[in-house]
Amino acid sequence: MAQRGSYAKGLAKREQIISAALEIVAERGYRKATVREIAEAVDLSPAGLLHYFGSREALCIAILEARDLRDSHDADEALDHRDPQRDNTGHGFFATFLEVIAHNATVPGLVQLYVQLAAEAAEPGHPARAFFTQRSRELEGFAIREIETAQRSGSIRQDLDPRWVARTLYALADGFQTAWLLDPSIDMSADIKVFIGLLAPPHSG
Amino acid sequence: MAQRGSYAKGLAKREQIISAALEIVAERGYRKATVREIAEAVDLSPAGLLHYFGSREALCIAILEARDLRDSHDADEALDHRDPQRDNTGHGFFATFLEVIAHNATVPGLVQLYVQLAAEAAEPGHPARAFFTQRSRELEGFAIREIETAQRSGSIRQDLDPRWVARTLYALADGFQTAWLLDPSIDMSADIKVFIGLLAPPHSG
DNA sequence: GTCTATATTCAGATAGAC
DNA sequence: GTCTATCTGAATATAGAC
Repeated sequence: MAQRGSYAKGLAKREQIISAALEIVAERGYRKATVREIAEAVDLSPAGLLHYFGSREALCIAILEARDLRDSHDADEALDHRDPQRDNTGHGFFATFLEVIAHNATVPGLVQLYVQLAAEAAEPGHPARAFFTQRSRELEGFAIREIETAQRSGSIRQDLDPRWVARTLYALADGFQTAWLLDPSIDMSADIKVFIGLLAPPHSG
Repeated sequence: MAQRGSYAKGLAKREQIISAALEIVAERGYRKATVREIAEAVDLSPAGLLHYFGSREALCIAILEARDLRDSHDADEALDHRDPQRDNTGHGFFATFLEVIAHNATVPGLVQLYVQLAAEAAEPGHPARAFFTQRSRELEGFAIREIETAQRSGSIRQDLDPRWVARTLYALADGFQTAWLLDPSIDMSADIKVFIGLLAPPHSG
């Protein structure tokens, strides 16, 4: 790899820009983080920065993609050592999900970027719309399989539609992230954990 | 009332602007609805429009306030004829809540405005932040009292923290509204109804 | 009290030089 | 690969006409 210096350098520069952009978004907020300011932080002109990403929105999407990549890597590691009999009790998919939420509470800048870009992406024709649409489809597809497994093992009520559980879980996570930005005293992870508790069969415990 | 013609005229103009703005947001999206375009729709210059509202954001907040006023008026009417014994079954607070959600699904422009402004308001120092903070406090305060009533009458599990139920209900509504904008095939009202069903005592059916 | 015209400021994006 | 220069278009401020 790194066949040509310029290629490796380009990738490294992208990483550097993503990291600097995230820092500035965290400090100054999503809207106030201008291309100009991010460019200055990496010793580039605005046009120089846009050479790597094409647009401000594309840069923001790249930040979220990098985050998702890390999260899914972490999740894979955690799920590799799970005990399928004990989901909804501290291991497995739901525990990993709660860990991601708890981790989010330590990176407000990233949450703000996510919430705001997701809201903007609702606009028809928005460049980030495809990203969010596909992202939900993938996340929910994965979740549905995990929920079905949990239902077979008896840790989740079998009368619930796994697709409903998946949809609701992610809607709840998104809604709590917005609420948490307005009031950081909310414990998103604890609140979602209570919801997951409601999914257990009534007579199990 | 309407002591002076100019005062009544000013209020009427405000209503007209709010209505036109909502229409343009619905047609063109929240971002693309510029002050210029809204002003043209009501035969005003941009500065003329801003004379009434001060800023684009203040106009947007006024739109949401008008909506909340209508919704709370409708809710009051509905709740005046309720049967407290039968909440969580088709009357009372939860039914009214579901009706508001179902109505939202008929006004995508308003939902988009709400979701996007709420996301922007998360930014510290944003002019709409106070509006959303106070709005949640009021809505949740009202919901908590209704939930406590429902718990006393046995239609909601008594082991649930009413504050958690209120927080979660509104977070879920917000999250589903974002998801619905991306995929309008989602039935927000039906999905939230399933959640409300989970709040009922396990042995009451 | 209501509104227009103008000017300023600042954002993201683009063209083409180096 | 990066810059300078420039374009477009947004919001807002000011001065003042009606």
